Amino acid sequence: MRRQARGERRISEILDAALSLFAEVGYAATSTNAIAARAGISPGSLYQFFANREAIAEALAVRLVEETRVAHEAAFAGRAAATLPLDELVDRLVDPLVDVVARHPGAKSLFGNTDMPPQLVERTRALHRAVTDRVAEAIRSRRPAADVDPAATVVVQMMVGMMPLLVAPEVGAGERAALTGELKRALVAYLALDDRGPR
Amino acid sequence: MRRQARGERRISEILDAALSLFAEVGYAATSTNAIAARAGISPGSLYQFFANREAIAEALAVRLVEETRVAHEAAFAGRAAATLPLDELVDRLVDPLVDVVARHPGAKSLFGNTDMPPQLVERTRALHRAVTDRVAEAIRSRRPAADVDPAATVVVQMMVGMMPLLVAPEVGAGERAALTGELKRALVAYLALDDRGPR
Amino acid sequence: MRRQARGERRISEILDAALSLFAEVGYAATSTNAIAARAGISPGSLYQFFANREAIAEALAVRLVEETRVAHEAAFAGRAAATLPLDELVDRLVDPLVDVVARHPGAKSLFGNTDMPPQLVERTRALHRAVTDRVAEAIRSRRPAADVDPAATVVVQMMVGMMPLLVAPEVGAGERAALTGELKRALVAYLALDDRGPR
Amino acid sequence: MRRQARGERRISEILDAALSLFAEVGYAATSTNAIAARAGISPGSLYQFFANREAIAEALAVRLVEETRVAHEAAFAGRAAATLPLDELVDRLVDPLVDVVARHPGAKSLFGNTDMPPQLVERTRALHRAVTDRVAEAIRSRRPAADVDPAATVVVQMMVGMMPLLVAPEVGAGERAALTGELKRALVAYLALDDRGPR
DNA sequence: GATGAATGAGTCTTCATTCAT
DNA sequence: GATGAATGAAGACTCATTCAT
Repeated sequence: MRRQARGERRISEILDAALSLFAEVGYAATSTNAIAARAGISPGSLYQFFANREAIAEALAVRLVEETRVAHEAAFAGRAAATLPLDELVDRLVDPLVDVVARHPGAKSLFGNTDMPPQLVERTRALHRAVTDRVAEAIRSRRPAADVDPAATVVVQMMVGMMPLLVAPEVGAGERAALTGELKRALVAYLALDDRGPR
Repeated sequence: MRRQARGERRISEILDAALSLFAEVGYAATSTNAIAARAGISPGSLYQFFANREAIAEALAVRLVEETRVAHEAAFAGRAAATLPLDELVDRLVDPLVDVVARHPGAKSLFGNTDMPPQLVERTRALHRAVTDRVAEAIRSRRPAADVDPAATVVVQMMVGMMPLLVAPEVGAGERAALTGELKRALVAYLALDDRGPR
Repeated sequence: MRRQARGERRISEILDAALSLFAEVGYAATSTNAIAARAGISPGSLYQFFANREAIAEALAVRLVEETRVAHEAAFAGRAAATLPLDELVDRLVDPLVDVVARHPGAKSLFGNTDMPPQLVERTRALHRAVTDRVAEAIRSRRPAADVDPAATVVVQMMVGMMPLLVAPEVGAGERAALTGELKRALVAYLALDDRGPR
Repeated sequence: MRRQARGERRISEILDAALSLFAEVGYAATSTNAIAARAGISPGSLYQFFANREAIAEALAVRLVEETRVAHEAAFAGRAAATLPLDELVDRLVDPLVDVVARHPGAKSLFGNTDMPPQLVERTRALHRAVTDRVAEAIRSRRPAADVDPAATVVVQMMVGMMPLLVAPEVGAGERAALTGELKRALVAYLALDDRGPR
């Protein structure tokens, strides 16, 4: 109990340390020793919780999936996607994601990074898939079944493609809002092509 | 002359080697020794042509910019963007880019990589900028001036966002075509919002 | 405690290894890997204790300064320099220095080396300065104030100039003693020029 | 003839290049490629004239010996050392040497450098020996035979010990003159011990 | 569980030297 | 003779991972 609680906290501290380092110097330049140092533990202790460097990135991806899921759930608050006007639907898909990534700029190393060792790419793909599934679910009832998966894929890649711009350190809140608005316009325009409307 | 020709060839071989390694293991995991080995030269020779590892990535980015520029020019073949129907315009913007990246999957490390050392990020940004400028030029005459830059930015990020999927090794030609078609539909829908049409 | 003790010992082993290699092949030809090997540790371990190659030379210089200081202190054993006949004063200045350098022939790379990277030259200059200060202090009360610093400088350079000969591997104890005696004669003759004598 | 003359010039240019680099960065940090570049030739051509890096240093040492010999000869101008008052004798020994080294600060890497690979140390020792012989010759007739060699050795090491200070880049002409004067006082005091005077 | 010293393969880069042209 | 590309062995240093304490 006490044991487990302490372990959870340690794990969380390690992940926080890793995420902040990813934000500052990127995944490639983040060493395990640096993570341990920032987490306030010794390099040896790190390996009590994670088998290797990749396991940390994996766990972080899982945590981000979960955080995004929770944010999306809160955004819809029980309201069925099928009942929303298209622009509201897009708001509720985009805003939570932008929030999460803005809150954790280090997520750029996990979410949009196309330059990782193959195994890790595979793992971070789970992150994409989780978001894609959520989008697919949201649009399923309002368009022909055959269109759902490709559309969800395109929607997610549009959002992902914009992320680096949205979380770039030199981008202020104003510019972020403007770019987010433009992204939403694009998504609404695209989804409207086959949308059967609410209900 | 002979000398220069040999140098040019060597440089090209080195860049090819680097690009193929980027495709296989990514930028971060590509060592200079591995590049030299694949180029069939000694580690020392590499440094006769490039000051350091980053210089190789930079040169590669320049080469890709140029190749993309040529491809775009060929696609328009003198025909003014302003005179084309929107869907044809989008074809001529998207196809050359997809072709180039499909031909050089290693470009993902230069084009979409969000996880590089700061200096390199700056350099690869030039690649984005070159493509963005081309898009902006193509759409300038058909929409309100104030919209051109943000629209070009969003268009490029939509294309960039789709690239990793389009060049992923497990994606076949058929699926690539389908996804490319869907991307084009999204772009046409988005650009149509403010499009004043051809002429 | 145990930890610290081990660390101290390691540092000492590394410095010993470096010093013996300096003696054999000189500073320039001494590689960090060779130091580590001779110290019986891995290259990586070296860097747990020293930030880089120069830091080792620096620490060695500090150690030599300290060893020389202690030797000088023992030589005077509380007896004020001002109360000694000139030849005894010179004995007590020269002998400890010759002993230290004879004990550590590698010191030639730190003490007399005129061919180091600029930063290191700066650091080893501290070694000279420490000895010069000691000499200046010893002769201060027995000659005009304005003469003290230049005289100390010349005395030290005379000693330093003789060092390489005194520690050359092919020089036996007999020849060393003879040369040391001759050096002392020269120092006494020089210092006598302005010496006001003991008391 | 023409051939040989050109070769001589090339060799001289190479030696000049090496010497100036020794002055700027020291022997250890001077690469053969840098020497070639500064001499305005290709690395390959360097090896037409010198078998390896050390051969350059050797040739330079020979050149310095010769230059010093000529300078000393000019200083004495046929006047026998035996006929000079001691202070004048010292002037004529010290000044040419200081002049040569001041003219070629790179000589510090050859003359006073105690930190070279063993073979080279052996070679530069020839430089010391040449100067020592000259000093021995100069003082031979004015002191007991048994004293000549050790005295010459001590005199040379005193001069050598002062050299680095005299040619240090931060030492101005005024300070150089003062230190040179002090060195001469020391030498006169030392040599006076057994001097039988002129004639 | 925690520590941090230790490891050692691997990274980028340099440079004396060679050799095809 | 000259060139300069090519070599490849080394060198300084890093870092994921292990292990004795």
